[in-house]
Amino acid sequence: MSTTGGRVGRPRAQQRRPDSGLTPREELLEAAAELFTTHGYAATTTRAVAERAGMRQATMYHYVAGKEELLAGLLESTVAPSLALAQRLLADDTASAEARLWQLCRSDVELLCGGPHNLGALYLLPEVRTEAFSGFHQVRADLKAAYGRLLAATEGCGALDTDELALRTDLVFGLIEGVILIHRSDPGRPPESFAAATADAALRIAGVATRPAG
Amino acid sequence: MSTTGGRVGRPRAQQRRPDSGLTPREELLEAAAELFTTHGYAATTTRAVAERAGMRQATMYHYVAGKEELLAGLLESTVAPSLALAQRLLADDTASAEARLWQLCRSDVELLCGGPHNLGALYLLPEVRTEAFSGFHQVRADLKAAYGRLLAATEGCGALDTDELALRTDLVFGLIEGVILIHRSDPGRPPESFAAATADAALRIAGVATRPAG
DNA sequence: ATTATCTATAGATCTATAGATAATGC
DNA sequence: ATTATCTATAGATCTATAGATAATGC
Repeated sequence: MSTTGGRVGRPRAQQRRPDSGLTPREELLEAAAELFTTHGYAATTTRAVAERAGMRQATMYHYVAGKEELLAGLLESTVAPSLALAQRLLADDTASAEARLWQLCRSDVELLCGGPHNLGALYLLPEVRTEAFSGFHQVRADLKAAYGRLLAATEGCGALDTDELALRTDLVFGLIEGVILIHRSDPGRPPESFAAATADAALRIAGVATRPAG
Repeated sequence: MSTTGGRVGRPRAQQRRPDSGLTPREELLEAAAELFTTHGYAATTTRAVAERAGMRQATMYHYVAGKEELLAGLLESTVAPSLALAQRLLADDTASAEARLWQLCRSDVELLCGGPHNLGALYLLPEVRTEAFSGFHQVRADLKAAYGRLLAATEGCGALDTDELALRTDLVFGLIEGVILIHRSDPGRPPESFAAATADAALRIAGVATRPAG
């Protein structure tokens, strides 16, 4: 049992700020989130990330293989909770499809708009199309499929053919992700009410006029 | 009067392909559009742009001051026609506000989805927030204001207060731009019908249920 | 003489590795 | 001995400029 609590290894040159209980890897992810969203991925250097996390550039390689690994981690962390919720909602049909779709939209927007960084903007980086991020793409495709299945179960969409349904899914999904990005340009509105309003709009697109009981 | 039609100056090392009647500057913009949208702005080198336009890297500086000027040119070229249309629609009130809003949405989506490159994706580049692109921001803000004024003139939105109206404007604007980006991931749908469907959805968000007569 | 282009390169990066160093652990 | 960090740097860029070159124009 360690009594001193002192850390092994050479001390850092720059004293680390007491970033709550984050591991160095998490501090790197946090730093990357901030820098990637504000300055862009390609424009962010490994030195900038490391320095902001309180270590020297070379030290970063002790924890991650490079920038790509940081981006992959951030992407998956934002989309995984949404998919988990979507699958819970698909399994539990005590509420109406409309109500569940509304809840998914609201939660999705709040998750992304509520966080300190605009991680949704990372979805659109050209680099993300690369093979290296296929894990993220898989999860996002699953999430979109869940939107599609909830939409299909909706009363307003019962009669739609496959193409029409795919189109509506794209429109709803596009609204959610698009609006996250718009939100960045004026973040004055509180995320909760903004998320609810966006979910309302999504249901209007889906063809359901009124907000279902939560 | 020149009889030979030969071009002044040292010939290019790499024979230029007969890119219709584009000036070298336009060839550079075209090359930049392709590369910025597919590989990203920061990741695109001046060499890549110049070479794709059929000239050596250094020659590019004869026509533009650098990458930034190319990006500024591309941004303004995509947003300017939309604003022009918006202002025509605001001035001419022979059609209903609903019909005019629908037309603006449709035209905006078609303009961006119909082109060979996904220029809408450039709007979200972090670099664009810089002072250097204030011209673009001004035009885009004007365009959004035009959306807002058309929305306000709509029957469904007559009673809304300022905040509510701003929120709806954001939602409609967010749909248009968001959907353009979603469209990139599966560009199978023909732009015309996609643009019309998006305009329909925008009006549903605005609170108008049916597509107005064009 | 003017022009459009070229080749060459200085200066400024940026990434990833090699090897040294300063702690704790036993 | 092990670990986490550091400093230093090789190698690979990338941008923007300097100066040469090969056309046409007069």
